[in-house]
Amino acid sequence: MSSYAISYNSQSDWWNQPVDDINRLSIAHHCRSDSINGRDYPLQQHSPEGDPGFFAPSQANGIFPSNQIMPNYWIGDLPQFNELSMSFALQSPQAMQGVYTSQFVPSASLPPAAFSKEPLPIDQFSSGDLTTFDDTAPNSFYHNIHILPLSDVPALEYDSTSDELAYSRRQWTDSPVPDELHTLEDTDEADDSLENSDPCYAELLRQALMEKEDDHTMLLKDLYEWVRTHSSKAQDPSNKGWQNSVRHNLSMNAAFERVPPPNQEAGTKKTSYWRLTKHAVDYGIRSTTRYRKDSKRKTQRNPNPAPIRVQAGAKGGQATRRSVRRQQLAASPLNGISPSSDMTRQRNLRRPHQVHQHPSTQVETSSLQQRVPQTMSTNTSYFNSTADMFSLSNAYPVDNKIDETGDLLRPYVGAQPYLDWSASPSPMDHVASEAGVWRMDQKNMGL
DNA sequence: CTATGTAAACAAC
DNA sequence: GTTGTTTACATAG
Repeated sequence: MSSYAISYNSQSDWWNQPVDDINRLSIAHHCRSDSINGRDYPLQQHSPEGDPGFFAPSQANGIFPSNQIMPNYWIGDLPQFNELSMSFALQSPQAMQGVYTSQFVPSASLPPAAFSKEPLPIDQFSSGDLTTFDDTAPNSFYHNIHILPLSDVPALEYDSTSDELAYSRRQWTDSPVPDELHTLEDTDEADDSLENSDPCYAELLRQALMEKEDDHTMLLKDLYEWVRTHSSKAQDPSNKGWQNSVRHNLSMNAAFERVPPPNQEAGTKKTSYWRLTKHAVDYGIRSTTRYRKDSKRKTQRNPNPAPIRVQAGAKGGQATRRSVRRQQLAASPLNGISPSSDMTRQRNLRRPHQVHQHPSTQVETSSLQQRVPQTMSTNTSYFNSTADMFSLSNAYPVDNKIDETGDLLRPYVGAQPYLDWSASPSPMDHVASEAGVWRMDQKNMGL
């Protein structure tokens, strides 16, 4: 029988992952075909000294266990991984049937920040990352993975004390197969089950305020609480700045206006209420960035910022990077579980986010409430009615936002949600269009 | 380039 | 202390 290696270059930065000797390297193979069974095509480690086209069983494990967790997704586990370069093979005892695409996703337990990639959306595969097989193709292929020593990975800046606690349960051995992968196929959630990120703060705040159907007004404290219970941003114990971010968005985004409290309760509440502007209620919000001054007038940026500002900004940026890495890890199907299994949150996390821009799309979030008469107890507004609120002597919005007259009516076009490969209605169509791009090396085919 | 998230200074309560 | 405003920077896309 002939076994052919099909080597294709992955984007190198995508594969370069740091590993140290305490880590386990998990290899996930995503594959779009119901006819592929992971047990039939176990991962094998390439023999380091072997023939480039031949796959020897791993010395450590023999054939890697391929735990099929759904028809087109399986995982190989390589404990105590300490090689710096390694190839992995998917090898079949018989010819593969059908056409499918595949993608390897390396992941590992620790350190969390440097590992773990989601499968790329299928339409974002480079031709080198996309492998297409049909029954005329060779029946095995391998990936080459180059592992960088930890010391060579500058991206590895994270607070090990907090992250280790936060992510300890994500170690491979502690991570059972995530439920969503079992049920991925026939649920409505399948499309975005790998999409795991929160809406941005501005959108979260809009949603919170939209729940107050009367006046769309809340106190900062309650906005905190809403975000805490509806977002993962506040769940991460190492993210201490989310309240700051909430305030930042309230302050910067013109969709939110500050309404001074009624002054009749002298000496009690001094803090303002936050209200979603009527325009934002009607037309949705726009990005907070839109309102940043230096994006509007570039000349306004200080050419010589105070060092203290520079330092703060740098720290902010680095924290953002850590945050993104956390998000990526949290979104990885391999991490299995998120620290909290709260289902409300899970549902929220699955929803691809997009800045809300028109009431026609708000039906989905508030259709339930809309059925409820407004006199019912779901009304927890701070004001009995909109009229009451506006009748307050000093309940005027405090305008600290950039004037954007005329601009407001222009619809905000946010980034289109990317086409997740799992959301591709017909992935094989895409395969067909890509199939011509990828070429097998005829020399290796042994025909 | 824009959008987002973060930090932090600083002012005002 | 909390609330609010602002400027700064890193990163993803």
